[in-house]
Amino acid sequence: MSTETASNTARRAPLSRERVLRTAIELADQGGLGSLTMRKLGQRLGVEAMSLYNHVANKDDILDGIVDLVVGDIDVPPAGTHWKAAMRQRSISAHQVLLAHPWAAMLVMSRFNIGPGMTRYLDATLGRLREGGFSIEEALDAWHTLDSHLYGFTLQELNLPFGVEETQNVSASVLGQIPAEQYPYVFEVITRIMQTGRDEDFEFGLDLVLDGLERIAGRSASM
Amino acid sequence: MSTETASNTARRAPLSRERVLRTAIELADQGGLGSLTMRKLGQRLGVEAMSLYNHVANKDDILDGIVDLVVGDIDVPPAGTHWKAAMRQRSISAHQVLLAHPWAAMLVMSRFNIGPGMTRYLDATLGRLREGGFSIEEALDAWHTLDSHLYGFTLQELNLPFGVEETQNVSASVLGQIPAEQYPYVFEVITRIMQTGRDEDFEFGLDLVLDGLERIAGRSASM
DNA sequence: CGCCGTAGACTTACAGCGTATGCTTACTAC
DNA sequence: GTAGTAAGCATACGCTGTAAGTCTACGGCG
Repeated sequence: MSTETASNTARRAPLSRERVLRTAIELADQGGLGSLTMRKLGQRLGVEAMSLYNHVANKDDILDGIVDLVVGDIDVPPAGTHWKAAMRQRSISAHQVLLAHPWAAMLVMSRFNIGPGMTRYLDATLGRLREGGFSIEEALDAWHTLDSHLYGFTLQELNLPFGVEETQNVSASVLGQIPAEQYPYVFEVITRIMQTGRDEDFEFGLDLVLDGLERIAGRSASM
Repeated sequence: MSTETASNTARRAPLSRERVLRTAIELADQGGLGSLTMRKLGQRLGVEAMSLYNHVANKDDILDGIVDLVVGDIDVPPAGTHWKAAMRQRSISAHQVLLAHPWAAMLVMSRFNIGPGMTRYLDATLGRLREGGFSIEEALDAWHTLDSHLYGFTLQELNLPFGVEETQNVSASVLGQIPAEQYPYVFEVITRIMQTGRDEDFEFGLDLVLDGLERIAGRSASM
């Protein structure tokens, strides 16, 4: 009896903040943010919900933690990279990471969080811009604009129902609800999407912004 | 007794979907999305929570409904407006509306919803672009990029802690947590923000995108 | 007049949530 | 051994959305 409980605890890998957060990411990746509850998380770790509180402060702490871990996965370009290439690479990497963890974009946007992952990400971004000749104010504007596109685009993308391949069925049902004569342009666009499918292009807007930044920063188009 | 209950029901303005949704917007405006619960909503309407279900399907229906009402408040430019002016005006109006209802941006991004307000908004957007010479694909890309900036920028703006005026205190406390030698650029930027305060500029990125669209669409720079 | 169908408000109840509080257990240092 | 500490457990509370069933007031009809 006492040996059984002893072996139970011994057999179980010890909990840790790291393990809690990694498992939380697993859970969110598989079932969405809604299925990330303290009870389910504990269950997956073979532990009661309340035991988690020995390693994390509360659920908000978990959310902050997993956001920072995910942000830490974004490739940031090293010092010396030309600012435009750096921003392009960084944005594309961030876009991929956010698509891999569909819950993450919304979380990043809905909490103010400065963990190591976020700080590293931010420092690399601002650094490449400053090295590229941007003033502090220009770098702030550029960062803000690049991230607006990144988050805005990704959220819209994730928000659309179903995957790209099923769009046509959904469009058809949507089309039925739209009075064609009242909203001709929506009608036209949905009809087109039914034929050709969805095709959002993250890099279209990204290059628009990058080219604009190059023109506005004026100088140092080449490093 | 019976007269009292009778007068109670008579005295109370009758519930309706419209009244439920308007009150829900009030509640969310005042206390954030978190304080919009069925019980509180019923309470404010002088009714039990379950009575609301006679007028709305469920809470998701309420969320869809208030998003659509808010989107309906966005000024959309009439046919005939030059596409660039139209997109500029529309984006700025949307930005203002989303700031006036701080919970709305996140809701718009987290659900797929095609109510009358959204359809009207979308049709006007696509319409002005198509009239301005954009092909269907170009109009889709342009719409997507403009809205990415709109939602991404607004969400970042709303996400920052506290109002613009209190930023300097917050920055100071954040600065204390950042190792200056490890993250020099973050350090530099926060130091600057402490001095001059926050100053995000929605129209900076907006004009960047608009100018880029003008160049890419090539033709019809003037209507 | 009485009756009755119906719409809408009410009551109760349930499962699930985050987490405060107070145990019990296991291990480490002396 | 024994005391101290860290960590897991059990219980309980208030909150959420909402399913299910009940009550009541009103309009139409005989």
